[in-house]
Amino acid sequence: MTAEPADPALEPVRRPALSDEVIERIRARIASGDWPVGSRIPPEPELMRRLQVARGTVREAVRALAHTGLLEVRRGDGTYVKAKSELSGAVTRLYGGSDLGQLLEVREGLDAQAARLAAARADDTALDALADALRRRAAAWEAGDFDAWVTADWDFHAGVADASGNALLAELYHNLAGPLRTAMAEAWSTSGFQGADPVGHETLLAALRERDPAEAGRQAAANVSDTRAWDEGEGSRRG
Amino acid sequence: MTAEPADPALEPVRRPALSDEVIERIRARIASGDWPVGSRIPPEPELMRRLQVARGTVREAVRALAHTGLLEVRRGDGTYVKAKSELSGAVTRLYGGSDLGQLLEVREGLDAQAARLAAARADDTALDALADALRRRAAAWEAGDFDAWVTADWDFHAGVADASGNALLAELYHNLAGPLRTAMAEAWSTSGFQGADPVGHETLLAALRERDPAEAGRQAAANVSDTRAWDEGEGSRRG
DNA sequence: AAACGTAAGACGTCCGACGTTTGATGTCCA
DNA sequence: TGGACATCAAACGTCGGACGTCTTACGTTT
Repeated sequence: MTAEPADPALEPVRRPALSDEVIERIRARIASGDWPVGSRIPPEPELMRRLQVARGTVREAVRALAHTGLLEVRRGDGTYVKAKSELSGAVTRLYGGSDLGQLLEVREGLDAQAARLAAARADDTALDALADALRRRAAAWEAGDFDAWVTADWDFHAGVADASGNALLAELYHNLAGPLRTAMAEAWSTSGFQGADPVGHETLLAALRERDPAEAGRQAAANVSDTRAWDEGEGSRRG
Repeated sequence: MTAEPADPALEPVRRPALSDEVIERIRARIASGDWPVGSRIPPEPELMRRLQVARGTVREAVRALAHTGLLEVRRGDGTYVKAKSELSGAVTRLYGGSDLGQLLEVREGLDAQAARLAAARADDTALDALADALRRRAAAWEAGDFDAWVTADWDFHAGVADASGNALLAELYHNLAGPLRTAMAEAWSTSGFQGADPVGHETLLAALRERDPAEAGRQAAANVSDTRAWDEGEGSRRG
C-alpha cells in the first residue's frame, strides 16, 4: 500500500474507446438539433468515411444508441432519430406494459410538485397557454373528440411541468407520456376508460394564477386521484 | 387505401436482430441475479461459443448494455456487471453535474407521494425498519459521524419509497440517489452543506403510523423543503 | 393504371487478423 | 528471503473484407 500523492499531472492516461467517441459525436448531433427527430442519419458507409473508423466501430455506437431509444434502425432502409432524450427508452423498458395504477401514482407525485413549483414561478405567458389548453380540452370534451381531448389534456399537464421551471422534472414528466399513453390505451380498450372529470383542472389553473403553491399541489393531486379512482373503481364496467 | 382486415395469422414476419436477442439474454442473466453486480461476465470468446454468434454480434450487445450503464468493460481485463437497472445510467447521463436544487425538487415530489402511499400501505415490519433507521440516524448525528448519518438518512427515505408499494416510484427514487449524492458532495465541499434538521423525520414516521396520508405527504415535503432552503439560503456561508 | 420484376442502397452477420492493455506468473539478483 | 524486473497469456479494441437479406425506388409489362 504505497501512498500515492494526488498529482493531477500524473493521472493515468486514459483513452476512451473509439466507439464511445462515435457515440458522443452522434449524440451531440441529435442534441444540437442537427439531426432532428424523425430524420435519417447518414448510412454506415458514410459515417465510416467521415469519422475514419471501421464499420464495426460505427455499428457498435449506433447499436448502443438504438438500444437506449435514441435511434431506430430499419434494416434495408436506414437509421432514424427516434428521440432526443435517453430517458424515455429506459422508462419504457422498465415499465413496458406495466401497471397503469403505478404510472398514475408516479404521475400524481410529479404533477403535484410541478403545480406547487409552477404556482411560484409560472409567468403570464405560460398561464395563458395553460388556459388555452383548457379551452381546447373542454371543447373536445363537448364535441366527443377523444383524440383532441387527450392532446389538449396532455398539453395542459405538460405545460404545468414546463412552467415549474425545473428541467429535470419536466423531462421526467414528458418521458412518462409514452408508457402512460400505452397503458391508458390498453385500459381504454379493456374497460372503456375515457378520461377524468373535465372540471378539476380549472381550479388548478385558478390556484396557479393566485400563486398559491399549497392549493395548486392539492388540486393537481386531486385531479389524478380522480382518474385513478375511476380506473380502479369503475373500470370493470363496460357493457 | 385498401382496408386491411385484421388477421393475426397474416401479420408481417418479423425476426428481431440477433444482437437484440443477445442483449436480452445478457440482461436476463443480470436481472435474475445469475450475474450479480460486481461479477465478471464470460469473455467474448466464450459468449461467442455458447451463443453461437460472431464476435461482432456479441460486441454490439455488450457495447449497448455498457452504454446504458448495466455493464462496465475494462480493456485487457474483462466485462463486469455494474448495475441491475438501466434507469440509473440514463438519469446520471441526463443530469450529471446538474442543479442540486432541481434534483431536490424532484425528490421532494417523489418523497411526498411515497409518504402518502406508504401511510396507506406500509406494514408494521416496514414501519419498524423505518424507526430503526431513524434511531441510527439520530445516533450518527450525535456522534458527528457524517457518513453514517448519510447512510441512515438514505435508508429511511428509501425505506419510505419501498413501503409505498409502488415499484416504479421506488425504482425512480433509488436511481436518483447517485446523481443526488454527487451533487450533495459537491455542495458540501463548496458550501459546507451537512444535512437537514434531524427532527422532522420523526413526525413523518408518526404520520405513517397513524395512517394519515395527507399529513405524511405534508411532513415529507416539509423535510426536503428545509434541506433545500438551507442549501439555497444559507449555503453560501462557510468561514 | 395496376401488377410485376429488377436493381441499388442499407443494415445484419460472419470470418480472420493484428494491436493494446491488463493481470498473473515466473525469474533473477541483492 | 523478498522485492524488482521481465515475460506471457488473456481479454478487449479496431480494422478489413465478404456475403446475405431486406427495403425502397424505378422501370417494364400487361
